[in-house]
Amino acid sequence: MSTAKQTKPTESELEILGILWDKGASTVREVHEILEKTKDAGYTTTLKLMQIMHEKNLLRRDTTSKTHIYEAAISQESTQQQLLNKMIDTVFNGSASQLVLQALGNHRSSKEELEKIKQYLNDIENQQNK
Amino acid sequence: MSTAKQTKPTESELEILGILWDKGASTVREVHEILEKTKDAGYTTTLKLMQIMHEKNLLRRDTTSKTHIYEAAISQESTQQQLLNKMIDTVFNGSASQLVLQALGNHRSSKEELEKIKQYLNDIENQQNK
DNA sequence: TCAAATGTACGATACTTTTCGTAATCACCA
DNA sequence: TGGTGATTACGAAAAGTATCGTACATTTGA
Repeated sequence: MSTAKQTKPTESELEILGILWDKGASTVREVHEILEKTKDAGYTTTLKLMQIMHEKNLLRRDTTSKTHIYEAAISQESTQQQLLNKMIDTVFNGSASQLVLQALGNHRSSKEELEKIKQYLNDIENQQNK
Repeated sequence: MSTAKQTKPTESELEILGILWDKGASTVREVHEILEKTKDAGYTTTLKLMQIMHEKNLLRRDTTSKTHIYEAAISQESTQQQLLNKMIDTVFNGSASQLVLQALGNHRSSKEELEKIKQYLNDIENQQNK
Protein backbone atom coordinates (compact mmCIF):
# COMPACT_ATOMS: atom_id res chain seq x y z
CA MET A 1 0.00 0.00 0.00
CA SER A 2 2.61 2.45 1.10
CA THR A 3 5.05 3.42 -1.59
CA ALA A 4 8.83 3.21 -1.36
CA LYS A 5 10.47 6.57 -1.77
CA GLN A 6 7.86 8.73 -3.33
CA THR A 7 9.35 10.92 -6.02
CA LYS A 8 7.91 14.36 -5.80
CA PRO A 9 5.49 14.76 -8.70
CA THR A 10 5.94 17.77 -10.92
CA GLU A 11 3.19 20.25 -11.63
CA SER A 12 2.05 18.48 -14.79
CA GLU A 13 2.26 15.13 -13.14
CA LEU A 14 0.00 16.29 -10.37
CA GLU A 15 -2.63 17.30 -12.86
CA ILE A 16 -2.60 13.82 -14.27
CA LEU A 17 -2.66 12.20 -10.86
CA GLY A 18 -5.62 14.38 -9.96
CA ILE A 19 -7.54 13.05 -12.92
CA LEU A 20 -6.68 9.45 -12.18
CA TRP A 21 -7.60 9.75 -8.53
CA ASP A 22 -10.92 11.12 -9.62
CA LYS A 23 -11.72 8.79 -12.49
CA GLY A 24 -9.82 5.71 -11.50
CA ALA A 25 -7.93 3.60 -14.03
CA SER A 26 -8.06 5.21 -17.46
CA THR A 27 -6.52 5.24 -20.88
CA VAL A 28 -4.20 7.96 -22.07
CA ARG A 29 -6.91 9.28 -24.31
CA GLU A 30 -9.40 9.61 -21.51
CA VAL A 31 -6.90 11.48 -19.41
CA HIS A 32 -5.88 13.64 -22.32
CA GLU A 33 -9.43 14.60 -23.12
CA ILE A 34 -9.92 15.99 -19.65
CA LEU A 35 -6.54 17.63 -19.59
CA GLU A 36 -7.22 19.36 -22.87
CA LYS A 37 -10.03 21.38 -21.38
CA THR A 38 -7.68 23.37 -19.21
CA LYS A 39 -4.39 22.91 -20.94
CA ASP A 40 -3.01 23.28 -24.41
CA ALA A 41 -0.87 20.29 -25.26
CA GLY A 42 -0.92 17.50 -27.81
CA TYR A 43 -1.85 13.88 -27.29
CA THR A 44 1.68 12.56 -27.49
CA THR A 45 2.71 14.98 -24.79
CA THR A 46 0.24 13.45 -22.40
CA LEU A 47 1.29 9.99 -23.48
CA LYS A 48 4.96 10.68 -22.88
CA LEU A 49 4.25 12.23 -19.54
CA MET A 50 2.32 9.20 -18.41
CA GLN A 51 5.02 6.86 -19.67
CA ILE A 52 7.61 8.75 -17.68
CA MET A 53 5.36 8.68 -14.64
CA HIS A 54 5.14 4.94 -15.05
CA GLU A 55 8.94 4.68 -15.09
CA LYS A 56 9.06 6.75 -11.92
CA ASN A 57 6.53 4.41 -10.37
CA LEU A 58 3.97 7.13 -10.02
CA LEU A 59 1.59 5.16 -12.21
CA ARG A 60 0.85 1.49 -12.70
CA ARG A 61 -0.28 0.21 -16.04
CA ASP A 62 -1.97 -2.75 -17.57
CA THR A 63 -0.61 -3.59 -21.02
CA THR A 64 -2.51 -6.74 -21.72
CA SER A 65 -4.52 -5.11 -24.44
CA LYS A 66 -3.12 -2.80 -27.05
CA THR A 67 -4.63 0.23 -25.40
CA HIS A 68 -2.83 0.51 -22.11
CA ILE A 69 -4.67 1.34 -18.93
CA TYR A 70 -3.07 3.49 -16.28
CA GLU A 71 -3.84 4.11 -12.65
CA ALA A 72 -2.23 6.09 -9.86
CA ALA A 73 0.40 4.16 -7.95
CA ILE A 74 0.62 6.60 -5.07
CA SER A 75 -2.31 7.41 -2.87
CA GLN A 76 -4.03 10.75 -2.89
CA GLU A 77 -3.75 10.96 0.89
CA SER A 78 -0.02 10.47 1.13
CA THR A 79 0.54 12.93 -1.67
CA GLN A 80 -1.69 15.47 -0.02
CA GLN A 81 0.20 15.05 3.20
CA GLN A 82 3.56 15.36 1.53
CA LEU A 83 2.61 18.55 -0.24
CA LEU A 84 0.92 20.01 2.79
CA ASN A 85 3.95 19.42 4.95
CA LYS A 86 6.25 21.12 2.54
CA MET A 87 3.87 24.00 2.13
CA ILE A 88 3.39 24.49 5.85
CA ASP A 89 7.11 24.46 6.17
CA THR A 90 8.10 26.93 3.50
CA VAL A 91 5.13 29.24 3.24
CA PHE A 92 3.26 29.06 6.53
CA ASN A 93 6.09 29.40 9.02
CA GLY A 94 5.64 25.84 10.11
CA SER A 95 2.18 26.46 11.51
CA ALA A 96 -0.53 24.12 10.33
CA SER A 97 -3.25 26.16 11.94
CA GLN A 98 -2.16 29.25 10.10
CA LEU A 99 -2.72 27.31 6.91
CA VAL A 100 -6.09 26.17 8.12
CA LEU A 101 -7.26 29.66 8.92
CA GLN A 102 -6.12 30.94 5.58
CA ALA A 103 -7.83 28.10 3.77
CA LEU A 104 -11.11 28.67 5.58
CA GLY A 105 -10.97 32.40 5.29
CA ASN A 106 -11.11 32.76 1.59
CA HIS A 107 -13.11 29.74 0.68
CA ARG A 108 -16.79 29.77 1.33
CA SER A 109 -17.42 26.52 3.09
CA SER A 110 -20.84 25.07 3.62
CA LYS A 111 -22.38 24.86 7.06
CA GLU A 112 -22.07 21.10 7.00
CA GLU A 113 -18.41 21.27 6.21
CA LEU A 114 -17.78 23.70 9.02
CA GLU A 115 -19.65 21.46 11.41
CA LYS A 116 -17.59 18.52 10.35
CA ILE A 117 -14.44 20.42 11.08
CA LYS A 118 -15.66 21.55 14.48
CA GLN A 119 -16.61 18.03 15.31
CA TYR A 120 -13.16 16.93 14.33
CA LEU A 121 -11.55 19.56 16.49
CA ASN A 122 -13.55 18.37 19.46
CA ASP A 123 -12.41 14.84 18.85
CA ILE A 124 -8.82 15.88 18.82
CA GLU A 125 -9.17 17.83 22.03
CA ASN A 126 -10.86 14.97 23.79
CA GLN A 127 -8.15 12.62 22.76
CA GLN A 128 -5.47 14.91 24.04
CA ASN A 129 -7.18 15.30 27.39
CA LYS A 130 -7.31 11.59 27.96
CA MET B 1 -0.55 47.04 -2.63
CA SER B 2 -1.80 44.21 -4.72
CA THR B 3 0.59 43.09 -7.41
CA ALA B 4 -0.16 42.95 -11.09
CA LYS B 5 -0.06 39.40 -12.41
CA GLN B 6 1.79 37.46 -9.79
CA THR B 7 4.22 35.08 -11.42
CA LYS B 8 4.16 31.79 -9.65
CA PRO B 9 7.39 31.52 -7.67
CA THR B 10 9.51 28.44 -8.13
CA GLU B 11 10.59 26.20 -5.30
CA SER B 12 13.89 28.01 -4.76
CA GLU B 13 12.24 31.36 -5.03
CA LEU B 14 9.79 30.42 -2.33
CA GLU B 15 12.61 29.60 0.03
CA ILE B 16 14.02 33.06 -0.47
CA LEU B 17 10.66 34.71 -0.10
CA GLY B 18 10.14 32.81 3.11
CA ILE B 19 13.32 34.24 4.54
CA LEU B 20 12.47 37.76 3.48
CA TRP B 21 8.96 37.56 4.90
CA ASP B 22 10.49 36.47 8.13
CA LYS B 23 13.43 38.82 8.38
CA GLY B 24 12.21 41.75 6.36
CA ALA B 25 14.48 43.68 3.99
CA SER B 26 17.88 42.04 3.80
CA THR B 27 21.07 41.84 1.83
CA VAL B 28 21.95 38.93 -0.38
CA ARG B 29 24.54 37.81 2.10
CA GLU B 30 22.07 37.73 4.95
CA VAL B 31 19.66 35.67 2.91
CA HIS B 32 22.41 33.42 1.71
CA GLU B 33 23.69 32.72 5.18
CA ILE B 34 20.30 31.42 6.23
CA LEU B 35 19.80 29.52 3.03
CA GLU B 36 23.14 27.81 3.40
CA LYS B 37 22.02 26.04 6.54
CA THR B 38 19.56 23.90 4.67
CA LYS B 39 20.84 24.08 1.16
CA ASP B 40 24.08 23.55 -0.61
CA ALA B 41 24.67 26.34 -3.10
CA GLY B 42 27.17 29.11 -3.60
CA TYR B 43 26.77 32.77 -2.91
CA THR B 44 26.53 33.81 -6.54
CA THR B 45 23.73 31.35 -7.01
CA THR B 46 21.68 33.09 -4.39
CA LEU B 47 22.62 36.44 -5.84
CA LYS B 48 21.58 35.45 -9.34
CA LEU B 49 18.36 34.00 -8.10
CA MET B 50 17.47 37.19 -6.27
CA GLN B 51 18.36 39.29 -9.29
CA ILE B 52 16.04 37.22 -11.43
CA MET B 53 13.34 37.52 -8.82
CA HIS B 54 13.78 41.25 -8.96
CA GLU B 55 13.32 41.20 -12.74
CA LYS B 56 10.16 39.16 -12.27
CA ASN B 57 8.95 41.72 -9.75
CA LEU B 58 8.94 39.23 -6.96
CA LEU B 59 11.42 41.36 -5.06
CA ARG B 60 12.01 45.08 -4.69
CA ARG B 61 15.48 46.41 -4.13
CA ASP B 62 17.23 49.48 -2.90
CA THR B 63 20.47 50.14 -4.76
CA THR B 64 21.42 53.44 -3.23
CA SER B 65 24.37 51.93 -1.44
CA LYS B 66 26.77 49.49 -2.94
CA THR B 67 25.32 46.62 -1.00
CA HIS B 68 21.82 46.24 -2.34
CA ILE B 69 18.92 45.60 -0.06
CA TYR B 70 16.07 43.37 -1.13
CA GLU B 71 12.58 42.85 0.17
CA ALA B 72 9.61 40.78 -0.88
CA ALA B 73 7.37 42.53 -3.39
CA ILE B 74 4.49 40.12 -3.00
CA SER B 75 2.74 39.54 0.27
CA GLN B 76 2.92 36.31 2.17
CA GLU B 77 -0.87 36.20 2.39
CA SER B 78 -1.56 36.51 -1.31
CA THR B 79 1.10 33.93 -2.06
CA GLN B 80 -0.34 31.57 0.49
CA GLN B 81 -3.75 32.02 -1.01
CA GLN B 82 -2.53 31.48 -4.54
CA LEU B 83 -0.75 28.28 -3.66
CA LEU B 84 -3.59 27.02 -1.54
CA ASN B 85 -6.10 27.59 -4.28
CA LYS B 86 -4.08 25.68 -6.80
CA MET B 87 -3.49 22.89 -4.36
CA ILE B 88 -7.13 22.62 -3.39
CA ASP B 89 -7.93 22.52 -7.04
CA THR B 90 -5.54 19.87 -8.24
CA VAL B 91 -5.02 17.67 -5.21
CA PHE B 92 -8.02 18.12 -2.94
CA ASN B 93 -10.87 17.80 -5.39
CA GLY B 94 -11.73 21.44 -4.98
CA SER B 95 -12.69 21.04 -1.34
CA ALA B 96 -11.06 23.41 1.09
CA SER B 97 -12.40 21.59 4.10
CA GLN B 98 -10.88 18.35 2.92
CA LEU B 99 -7.56 20.13 3.00
CA VAL B 100 -8.26 21.46 6.44
CA LEU B 101 -9.05 18.06 7.85
CA GLN B 102 -5.96 16.57 6.35
CA ALA B 103 -3.80 19.38 7.69
CA LEU B 104 -5.15 19.04 11.20
CA GLY B 105 -5.01 15.30 11.19
CA ASN B 106 -1.32 14.79 10.89
CA HIS B 107 0.01 17.85 12.57
CA ARG B 108 -0.05 18.02 16.29
CA SER B 109 -1.58 21.38 17.00
CA SER B 110 -1.47 23.00 20.36
CA LYS B 111 -4.61 23.48 22.39
CA GLU B 112 -4.44 27.21 21.87
CA GLU B 113 -4.23 26.81 18.15
CA LEU B 114 -7.20 24.51 18.09
CA GLU B 115 -9.18 26.96 20.18
CA LYS B 116 -8.34 29.74 17.81
CA ILE B 117 -9.62 27.72 14.92
CA LYS B 118 -12.82 26.82 16.70
CA GLN B 119 -13.35 30.43 17.58
CA TYR B 120 -12.85 31.32 13.98
CA LEU B 121 -15.34 28.74 12.84
CA ASN B 122 -17.91 30.15 15.20
CA ASP B 123 -17.34 33.62 13.82
CA ILE B 124 -17.90 32.40 10.30
CA GLU B 125 -21.12 30.63 11.23
CA ASN B 126 -22.45 33.65 13.05
CA GLN B 127 -21.78 35.84 10.11
CA GLN B 128 -23.56 33.50 7.78
CA ASN B 129 -26.60 33.37 10.01
CA LYS B 130 -26.97 37.10 10.11
C1' DT C 1 48.30 53.93 -0.77
C1' DC C 2 47.32 49.59 -2.16
C1' DA C 3 46.15 44.80 -1.30
C1' DA C 4 42.48 42.03 0.45
C1' DA C 5 37.80 41.45 1.09
C1' DT C 6 33.25 42.05 -0.39
C1' DG C 7 29.86 43.11 -3.68
C1' DT C 8 27.33 43.13 -8.40
C1' DA C 9 26.90 41.79 -13.26
C1' DC C 10 26.80 38.57 -16.68
C1' DG C 11 27.35 34.72 -19.50
C1' DA C 12 27.87 29.79 -19.87
C1' DT C 13 26.69 25.34 -18.51
C1' DA C 14 24.09 21.71 -16.51
C1' DC C 15 19.94 19.83 -15.19
C1' DT C 16 14.92 19.22 -15.22
C1' DT C 17 10.58 19.40 -17.32
C1' DT C 18 7.58 19.86 -21.20
C1' DT C 19 6.55 19.41 -25.88
C1' DC C 20 6.18 17.27 -30.20
C1' DG C 21 7.50 14.87 -34.72
C1' DT C 22 7.94 10.53 -36.66
C1' DA C 23 8.02 5.65 -37.16
C1' DA C 24 6.25 1.24 -36.11
C1' DT C 25 2.40 -1.63 -34.72
C1' DC C 26 -2.17 -3.14 -34.43
C1' DA C 27 -7.36 -3.32 -35.14
C1' DC C 28 -11.06 -2.74 -37.91
C1' DC C 29 -14.01 -3.18 -41.82
C1' DA C 30 -15.35 -1.87 -46.65
C1' DT D 1 -6.92 -7.75 -48.45
C1' DG D 2 -5.46 -3.47 -48.09
C1' DG D 3 -6.07 1.06 -46.34
C1' DT D 4 -7.48 4.15 -42.56
C1' DG D 5 -7.39 5.47 -37.93
C1' DA D 6 -5.83 4.82 -33.30
C1' DT D 7 -2.12 3.57 -30.42
C1' DT D 8 2.60 3.12 -28.40
C1' DA D 9 7.65 3.94 -28.53
C1' DC D 10 11.37 6.82 -29.00
C1' DG D 11 14.40 10.52 -29.63
C1' DA D 12 15.32 15.07 -29.62
C1' DA D 13 14.22 19.88 -29.45
C1' DA D 14 12.44 23.65 -26.63
C1' DA D 15 11.61 25.90 -22.46
C1' DG D 16 12.34 26.64 -17.75
C1' DT D 17 15.34 26.48 -13.65
C1' DA D 18 19.58 26.30 -10.96
C1' DT D 19 24.49 26.65 -10.50
C1' DC D 20 28.78 28.66 -10.87
C1' DG D 21 33.15 30.90 -12.81
C1' DT D 22 34.99 35.08 -13.77
C1' DA D 23 35.42 39.98 -14.51
C1' DC D 24 34.98 44.25 -12.66
C1' DA D 25 33.85 47.91 -9.09
C1' DT D 26 33.94 49.48 -4.38
C1' DT D 27 35.20 49.62 0.33
C1' DT D 28 38.30 49.07 4.08
C1' DG D 29 42.10 48.95 7.01
C1' DA D 30 47.04 47.91 7.71
